[in-house]
Amino acid sequence: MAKKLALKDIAGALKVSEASVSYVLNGKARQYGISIALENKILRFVEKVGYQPNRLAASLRTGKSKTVGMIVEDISDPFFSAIARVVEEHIYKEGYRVIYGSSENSTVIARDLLQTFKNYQVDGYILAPTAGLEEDINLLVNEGSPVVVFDRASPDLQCSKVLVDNFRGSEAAVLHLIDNGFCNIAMVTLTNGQDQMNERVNGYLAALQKHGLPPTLKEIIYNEDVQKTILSLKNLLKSKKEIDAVFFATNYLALSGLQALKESGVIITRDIGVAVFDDINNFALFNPSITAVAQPVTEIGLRVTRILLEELQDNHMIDSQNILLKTKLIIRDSSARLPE
Amino acid sequence: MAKKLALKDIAGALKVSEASVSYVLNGKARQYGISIALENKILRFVEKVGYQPNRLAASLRTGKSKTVGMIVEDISDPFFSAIARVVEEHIYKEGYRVIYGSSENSTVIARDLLQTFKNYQVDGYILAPTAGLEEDINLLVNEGSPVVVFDRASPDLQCSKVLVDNFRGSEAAVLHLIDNGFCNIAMVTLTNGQDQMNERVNGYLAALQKHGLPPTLKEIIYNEDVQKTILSLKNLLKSKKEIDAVFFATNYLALSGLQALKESGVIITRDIGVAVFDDINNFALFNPSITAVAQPVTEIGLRVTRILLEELQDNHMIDSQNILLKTKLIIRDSSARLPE
DNA sequence: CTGAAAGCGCTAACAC
DNA sequence: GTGTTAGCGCTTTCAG
Repeated sequence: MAKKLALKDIAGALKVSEASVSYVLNGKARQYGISIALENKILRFVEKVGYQPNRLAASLRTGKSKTVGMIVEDISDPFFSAIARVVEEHIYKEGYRVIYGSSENSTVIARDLLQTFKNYQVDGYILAPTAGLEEDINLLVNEGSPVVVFDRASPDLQCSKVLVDNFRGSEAAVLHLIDNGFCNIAMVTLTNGQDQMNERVNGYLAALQKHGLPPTLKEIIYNEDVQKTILSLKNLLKSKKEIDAVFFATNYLALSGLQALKESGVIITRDIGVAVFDDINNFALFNPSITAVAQPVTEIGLRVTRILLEELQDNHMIDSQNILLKTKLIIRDSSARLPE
Repeated sequence: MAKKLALKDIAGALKVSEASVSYVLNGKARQYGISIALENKILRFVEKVGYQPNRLAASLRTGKSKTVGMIVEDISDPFFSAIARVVEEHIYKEGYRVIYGSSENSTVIARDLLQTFKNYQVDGYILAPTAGLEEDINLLVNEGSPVVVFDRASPDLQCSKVLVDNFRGSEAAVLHLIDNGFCNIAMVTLTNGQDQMNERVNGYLAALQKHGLPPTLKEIIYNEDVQKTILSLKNLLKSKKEIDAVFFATNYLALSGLQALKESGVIITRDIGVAVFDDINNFALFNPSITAVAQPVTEIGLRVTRILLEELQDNHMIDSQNILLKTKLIIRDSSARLPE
């Protein structure tokens, strides 16, 4: 078990001061007027013995941990893991690491994660906030911490936001269903009032209203047992025979919904039309393939990262930024209406 | 920007020593004989002012960071993100946090991540190792760091392992295809020699051999462009018309493969049988639904976490553990053979 | 039972 | 140009 080298050791071995070594290692040799000769000597030695500075000590000293905390709803959701991947990849290059946590849409958990991140002295935050976290987030912002939220955001939030146009994405999908001749379009969404969900519902309602069609909203509890969800959707189908299309507010609701359709013997295209908010890789491979509102996942990840890095670097307060990205309706077979 | 409280501050305010506060906060009041009265007083005050210790300083002092480093192949792969989720959830309760990184199957990246984790003084490692990382890992182990690998492992690795029986899982799937009457079964796998992939290939070969059937192996480069993969699979289908079933070594290869089948106008069930190693949620919803070898994702996550926690707690060396979990063949429609 | 004090390893102000 | 040194905030030994 090789004893770990410290700055002191290498300074001792080289008969120079710790400061010089530190300067060189931090690229401040010039600034502090270290001779090129000494710099090279130090660099070479450090390289040779494979010395790696202890980040913890550096962090304690500087107050910068080179770490960012990221809260997603659920890292195993393809939408969030895809974004996490992009963020990780790009922020890593700038020397930052990511600590992440899944909130499961619970404000308690999210708050706990935030506290944890704080204890770990993260330099910045990337958050898919839960409802009720506004105060905590604004507190962070007011303390001067860089914060970027994505996916959802209350207007009260005083930080940078990277969002997609949920309203228009949703509206476009529903209008498309209407165009295709569906006129009893139900929407399956979540009970809890996440802002992005509300927008999606609003888009749905707006589209219906334009054509004077009646809404049918079915709300599912977040994290409800999948079997129960399926059952409750089957009941919906049974009790409201007039429904001729369904619009799902999230990818996982759609997965339960498709299962419910299958178990109910309802055939997509023949009996019912389907569209989903949030495209996942495989929807193209379903049969029929599923029409979906695609969110620009890579773009979201990139924007979030870029903004956070800016805020991390410039300590002279930048105005918080508001990015609203467009969604894209990917029309596939599930929203087609068979000629009767 | 409220100045952050330090131990010193609360000790000062209470006119007690820093040590007493530290003892109480670490639940060592009894051990150091702090009076219950003082303990309560301290606890109450800390609660009231909302003091939160600086973990960095504690880590620097104790050498324990209460953090574990986790390397997956790709956090956006459903297999890895599902495991990450389980690990996160369970290790969090024990007070540990996770820093993660995606290796993209690159030893260089993985090595870099390992180094980073070390600099951050993580207390333990959860790794899906890349080929060529054996030495680095053994070094860690020999230094006394708790390490658990999963998904894949070279026999040289001197640490705990949580694996699935890739050989038998693969063999069972192929035997099932053979049972159903397929006799020209191709396997699509990766070029690079990850141990778990080799096992999957071996299982495939063993099954064929039992029945004297000829193998057709198609290797795809890891991280190959999806379109190229699809193209190359389409070519395979065109050039080897005799193929009547395909077994895919991973979920993402299957996704490309299904696309290739679709684009080639080859209809699953009618023209070809399909099975996949690694089940993903949606395979049940594909049409036809896809037969797959399911890995016990939750179980893997739980075992990994449990073993790591054991190693983290008992510093008296436990023998490294070797867990081999069973896979489960989920028979769905894609492997059925239509009566001619 | 409680308090003073010595560091953990690094950075950066300041002295030479 | 280079070295000395005072902490960052916490834990833990040891003296009282």
